[in-house]
Amino acid sequence: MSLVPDIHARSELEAMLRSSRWAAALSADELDLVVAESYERRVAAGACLFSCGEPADHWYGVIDGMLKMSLSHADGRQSTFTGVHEGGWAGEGSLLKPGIWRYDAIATRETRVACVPRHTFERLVSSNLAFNHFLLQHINARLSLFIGLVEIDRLLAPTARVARCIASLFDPDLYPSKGWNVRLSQDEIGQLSAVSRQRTNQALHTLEREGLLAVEFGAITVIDLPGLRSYVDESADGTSGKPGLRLHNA
DNA sequence: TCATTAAATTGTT
DNA sequence: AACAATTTAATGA
Repeated sequence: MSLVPDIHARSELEAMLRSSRWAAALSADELDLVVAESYERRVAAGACLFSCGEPADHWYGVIDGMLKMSLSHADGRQSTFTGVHEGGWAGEGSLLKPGIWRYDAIATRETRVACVPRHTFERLVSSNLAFNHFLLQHINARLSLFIGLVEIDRLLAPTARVARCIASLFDPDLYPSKGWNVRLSQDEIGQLSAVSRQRTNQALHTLEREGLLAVEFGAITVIDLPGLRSYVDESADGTSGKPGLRLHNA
């Protein structure tokens, strides 16, 4: 590796902060201060960045790697809601009130995060209108994502769930990432989609045959994002999916 | 650089 | 859930 890893890491942290979408809303002085007050933290694969119940005192941006947001129940079962990867920010919901984390954030592989302290975040919220505009858009995008997840959960058969969960990782408002490649094992994709690993394996090859993505070892590459986003599979009439649940039946 | 090994991941039943 | 095959990563010559 590099002979000067600390300096290298610092510059990557700074580059990540300065290239983030909200940075454009800040004056040069404001941004310099944010850079000075923030720091980088490494989270080992499988380790916890924060866990449910702890006080929320940072806003986190992913420099490299992947965080999964999940809850583990007392009986050992675990439900994963969504994943945040390179370029994504997480935690604003719990920072906007004097809150505690309502879920766990676990690194699916070695992950580096930018940590913006609560007081820095609060200063921006109370002093910068453009930053608030960014936050509003960001939170709105997150709301859309979760509404989509409810639809996925209630309406769609396994292959479509996998397709849409992958698509949700590339929401342009939440994750302005550069590439179309995600390093996630099929097991982890299954957790995100609430589909068994075996069924995820089948689904990925179905989607590959249809030209929507490419399957690699320990990763996938998205080819047709709109196609994944709107994917509806053969048994979408409800006969073989979840029994009888419809969103539009008032 | 190459061969050997363990670990992780995939593909199939 | 179990098993075999494949890929990667780590180690040492």
